[in-house]
Amino acid sequence: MAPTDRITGKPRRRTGNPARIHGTIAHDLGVAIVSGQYTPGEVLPNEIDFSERLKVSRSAYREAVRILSAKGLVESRPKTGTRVTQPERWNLLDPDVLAWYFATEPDPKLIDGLFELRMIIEPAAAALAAERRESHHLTIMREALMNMERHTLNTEEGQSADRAFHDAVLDASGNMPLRSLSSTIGAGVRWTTVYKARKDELPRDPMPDHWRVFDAIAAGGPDAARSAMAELVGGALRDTARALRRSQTAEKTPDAG
Amino acid sequence: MAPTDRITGKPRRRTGNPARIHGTIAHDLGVAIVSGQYTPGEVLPNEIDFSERLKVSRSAYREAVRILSAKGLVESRPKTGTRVTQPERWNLLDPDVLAWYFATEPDPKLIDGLFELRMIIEPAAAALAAERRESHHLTIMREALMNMERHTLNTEEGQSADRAFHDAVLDASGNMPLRSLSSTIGAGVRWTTVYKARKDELPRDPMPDHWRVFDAIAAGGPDAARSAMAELVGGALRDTARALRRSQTAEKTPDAG
DNA sequence: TGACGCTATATACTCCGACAAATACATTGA
DNA sequence: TCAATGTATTTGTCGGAGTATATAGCGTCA
Repeated sequence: MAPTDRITGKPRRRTGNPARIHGTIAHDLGVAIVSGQYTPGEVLPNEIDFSERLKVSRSAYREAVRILSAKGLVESRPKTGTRVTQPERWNLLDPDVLAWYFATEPDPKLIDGLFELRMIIEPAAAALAAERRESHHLTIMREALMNMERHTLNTEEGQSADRAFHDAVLDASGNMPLRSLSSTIGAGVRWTTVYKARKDELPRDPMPDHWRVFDAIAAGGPDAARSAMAELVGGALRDTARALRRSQTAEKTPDAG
Repeated sequence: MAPTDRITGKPRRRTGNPARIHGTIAHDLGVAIVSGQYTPGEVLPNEIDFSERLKVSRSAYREAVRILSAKGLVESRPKTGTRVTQPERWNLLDPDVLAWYFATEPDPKLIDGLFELRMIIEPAAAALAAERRESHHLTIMREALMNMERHTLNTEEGQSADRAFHDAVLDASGNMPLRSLSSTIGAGVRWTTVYKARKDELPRDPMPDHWRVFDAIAAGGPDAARSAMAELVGGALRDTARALRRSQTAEKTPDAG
């Protein structure tokens, strides 16, 4: 029998890793929270009742709550109970939290925010990378781009190569906090492709932009790298915005599918 | 008796909140990990032995490990045990992880990285804020700056007002991911002051720069806001760099204190 | 000799039941 | 009216037992 979401009851794809109970509970609860199924300020049922309803031991449930609490989604105190915190306290940059957002149809405001963040971060990171990259960074970037070309963005391999390239740029920036943003940026990169693919759009060949960024970083030109990356991300933004617009108008049209 | 760090045995200031055991264990272990006391790849002692050595129950210890695991610091699997992950997988933007870094003398590379991040993020955020700020954002900013003036950066209140101002700018940017960076930026802001104070340096009055940023945001001028904020952060950066340089040369001088 | 499969074992994972501590809330008293 | 006190509810902590899983080592077979 396929594993099911213990909150919603819907079937859920397994993650590949051996599912530990506390992990799946944290996942299901996390998704339920960020998707608004539990509203901020709301108190969850008490441990004993809730763990019973979820058909897990109190220990496993408590460990799940610790995970959510560590990511800022809930806060528990004796007598008061465990309550959902205000969204501004959620740790949005946490890879898991971001993944939980994207487990359901994410808020368009979040997509926009991620692109804005990319437009801010990535050109600056590319400029730093142009100054500090080591040879092994260039090797990784080159290989990633070659894989992108070989597999195209229609394949899982190609998309993963795309993320690997952007990761490598952040890594080459030599800045620890920037490197920590790689999963956040990666989520943006991933969803660009998803939105475009959903609308069967492949409006521009992504490779020339990517190679220009690579060349600038390899040549050690910060300004060229910055503008090339701005061009790349900006192009992706425009494509995605167009796809999103179509998607929204399609939704308004009855029986579009 | 004052509470003591269960890893190092050193006395530790209590956090104000009622210390829950899992929390203090997570804190102590987290500090030990980010400070290099446990090296990446190293496996921790098994649950039974370690919890016994720490004088806590297995449940409490396990919940602490769940917290660390949620922040990417460790990874546990049956048979293999719980091992410290590679630093690039640590969730550096997590407020707790950052706090754990600063619990001991943090890596200068991290300080530099945070300032670089501020130089990238804050001017861009100020520009967005100039376009999107609501009136209540301006109210908060104005009050924060007035508190800064009243209390100065020598007081806890003044420093907290400083952070509140930068927070408000990020908030006014209307960008969810940017808002999540507030604790990260806040850590940078805090340590600017700390480093300067440590060297008894108050080389420039911070208020004019801050008011310039505020005026530009209030007037709705993105470009002016961007450059004013760049000036502000850049000035702080220069001050801190000078303080750091003195601090390092002082360390090399024998018996400087 | 090498590759493959089996088994033994160490470890985390899950469950249970009990008790302790904290705190919001009602009650009582001044 | 307000403060001290008590009480009930909820999370927090504990110890112990059994399960699941992944690694490593051994043995078997080609």
